Amino acid sequence: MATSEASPAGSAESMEIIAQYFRILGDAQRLRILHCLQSGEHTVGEIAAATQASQSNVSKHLGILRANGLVGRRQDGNRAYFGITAPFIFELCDIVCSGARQRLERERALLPANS
Amino acid sequence: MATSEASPAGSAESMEIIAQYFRILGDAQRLRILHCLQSGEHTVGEIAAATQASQSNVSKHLGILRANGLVGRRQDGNRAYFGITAPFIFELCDIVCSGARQRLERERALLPANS
DNA sequence: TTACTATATGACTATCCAGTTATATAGTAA
DNA sequence: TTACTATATAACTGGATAGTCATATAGTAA
Repeated sequence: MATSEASPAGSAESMEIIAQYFRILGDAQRLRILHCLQSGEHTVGEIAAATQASQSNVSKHLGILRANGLVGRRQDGNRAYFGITAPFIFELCDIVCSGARQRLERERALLPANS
Repeated sequence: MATSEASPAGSAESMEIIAQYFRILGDAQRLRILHCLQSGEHTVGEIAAATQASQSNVSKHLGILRANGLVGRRQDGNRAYFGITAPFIFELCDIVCSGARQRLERERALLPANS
């Protein structure tokens, strides 16, 4: 019988699952949307204005984020309010951010003396 | 004059930089390679065997990982040894992993009673 | 030198996906 | 009802990229 447990750590399937999450986060516009939602729930229109994107663009990205469990949707009258459901994404961003900073510093240290 | 500092937290440019890191990690084969390197340095051939991929496939992915500062290369005679230079990627994977697990549990709890 | 092994890379193809436009759906208000 | 607003979505297009194959490069060994 197949295991009813999660895939083993290094398996091809589990890697694909993890990669899928990273792929979702690998788009600047989606990151902008998530960043916007960090301050709390917002409507599609608000997000579109904040990220300077079209309504249909934002709606599409929100659909992807929601399908992958990163945001949630609440309808109120005419509008749809979206909010973060997976706060761990901000941990990810923080780690990447400091990782990128470290790399820049390391590379700067290797460069000829400009400053 | 332009700022000589890093981009502001929510700026379009900084989002693109972060997204780029996630995009690099958003490929299962690259994750497999990184997972393989978690146990220490390995040659291209060793990685190819471990991940069941072609030599040229692995070499190409290693080039991408190296160009983005995630792995380093050391040549020894005929072979090239690659190793992790950005251990924070494993933190990222761990966080994503537990996030994914939580989501599965949450969804399982919402499903009709099968077990 | 030649032969062999290990790695890198150019060219090509197929696939995926972000963005746009136009349209559909649905709630509100007159 | 009609008109308006907010959101979702189908269809299309262009660009990015993963995989493969063939070839180039380079180190080793005879």
